[in-house]
Amino acid sequence: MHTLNAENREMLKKERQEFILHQLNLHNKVLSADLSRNMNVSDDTIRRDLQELSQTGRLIKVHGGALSKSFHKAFDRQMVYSIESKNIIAQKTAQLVQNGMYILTAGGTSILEFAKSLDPQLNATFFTCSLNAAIEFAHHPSIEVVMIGDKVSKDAMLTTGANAVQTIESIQADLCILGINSLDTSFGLSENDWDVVQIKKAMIKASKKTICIGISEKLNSQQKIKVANMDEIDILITELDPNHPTLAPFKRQGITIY
Amino acid sequence: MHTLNAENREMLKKERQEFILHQLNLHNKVLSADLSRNMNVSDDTIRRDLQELSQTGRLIKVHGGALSKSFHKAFDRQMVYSIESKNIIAQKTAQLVQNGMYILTAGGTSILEFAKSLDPQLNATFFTCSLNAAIEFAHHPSIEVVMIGDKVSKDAMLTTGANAVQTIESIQADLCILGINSLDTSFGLSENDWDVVQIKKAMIKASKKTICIGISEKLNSQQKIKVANMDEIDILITELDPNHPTLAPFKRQGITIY
DNA sequence: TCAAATAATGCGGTTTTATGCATACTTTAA
DNA sequence: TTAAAGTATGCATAAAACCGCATTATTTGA
Repeated sequence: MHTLNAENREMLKKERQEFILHQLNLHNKVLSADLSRNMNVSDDTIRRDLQELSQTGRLIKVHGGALSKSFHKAFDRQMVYSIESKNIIAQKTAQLVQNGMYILTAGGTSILEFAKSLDPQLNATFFTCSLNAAIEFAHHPSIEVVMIGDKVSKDAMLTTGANAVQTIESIQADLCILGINSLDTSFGLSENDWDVVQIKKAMIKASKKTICIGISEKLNSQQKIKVANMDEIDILITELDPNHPTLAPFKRQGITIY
Repeated sequence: MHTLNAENREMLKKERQEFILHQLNLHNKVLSADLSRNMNVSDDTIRRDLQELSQTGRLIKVHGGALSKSFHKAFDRQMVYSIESKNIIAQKTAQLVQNGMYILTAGGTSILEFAKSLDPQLNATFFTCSLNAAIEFAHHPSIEVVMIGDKVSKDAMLTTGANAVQTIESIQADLCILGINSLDTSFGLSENDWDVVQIKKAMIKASKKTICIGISEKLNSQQKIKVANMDEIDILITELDPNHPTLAPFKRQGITIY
């Protein structure tokens, strides 16, 4: 089949500028050099983009790059720290996604961060029960998003129920990416909400590989209902270095750490 | 020689434009050069197509091609000015909802505003295809929300497809609340996106009563695809006083005005 | 039905835009 | 202070957009 996207490495000007703003939303700052390398255009082009965006007041241009307008807002250090961690996790996770994959995901802030970090060129299909994740994925230029429908569980902002489970069962996915609520070497992955557990169990079953992502403080804790035993989990991603001692017990159980 | 469908037969203008929108929905961007090569027409033709589509607000034309509307949406702050009107509409609409009702809704800013205006004591069940509406409804303390699942249409942020239609068909709702894109006394309710039309048609069919809500400037305009004839619509709500002359023709067709 | 009216399309030539490069200048930090 | 990195400016070029006009479909209406 003829795809219109053959080797379409170049971006349209506006696209580039949107991308820059998106990066700014994400990281609060961008470096011209990074951008030009990333998007395969000359420094001049990026500089002109930044200039235009700055003229229309969408960002603050500084020597070497640009800052987000909202950067000057007060922020507490705790928050920033946690965001930084989630960003690391997101980056690592994004690297595991390949073109053409079918991926099941639940919700959670880590997943949202992951959605933002996906390569703009990626082609993949995401199935999700999370309203927020669906929206985030839908912002991506090229991936396809399928929302799994059912009753909306208000505190998780997730669709749950028999219908959703049934839909998931009809999918054969390559990956299942789950945010960690609690993960423990003996009890495995656990969760407090019965309905959400059913969804996650179904997702794991419907996928060839299961990836758990989350900040390390969620490790070595348990919640009331088990989602999966450790042997059902293939990959664990945290903000820590793969060789960090905290992760050793998990590695010993045969889980791949990134 | 056997070539692919898009190339060997001449496409009609409309076909071409639908194809362009489809590509846009898929990839969020198109390049004029790709399009003209792919459909075997001159650059000028494509340029004129894009121009038309851009004039009817279905895409954003940029140098070198076009971008999907959803790309730019976040920065569209012209929506701010009509907030007051939308609020009036929301208030009026909220009064029609009663305890115990089952309600189908699509998306759109009017619907979102409506969701915020619901009585906090209300008990009702909302079914929706709109990701944003689902989130808004889910913030309400007591109502129940069911997300109708399917592929996410990126510019509408709506789930569309056979699955969604089928799900809707299995519902017997009391009300169907639709945002107006275009409403015209002769052509009825119309819309630009084929997939979205299918959803709305199904919603109307599955409900006892259909309510159309939207600001008055959407009245007396037509779009390409018909969603419903006037006789399928029961109630019309705009920001105007029910006795405003603009609304007289609609009243004459037996529609209740609020 | 068929000719007139209208719409759609393609083409040549012109104008505009986007971009990269060369150069000279400015900021930054060791 | 000085070298490295970033910036501004002008210029060249290729691609895209535009414009008017000729040609070809399509629609309309007696």
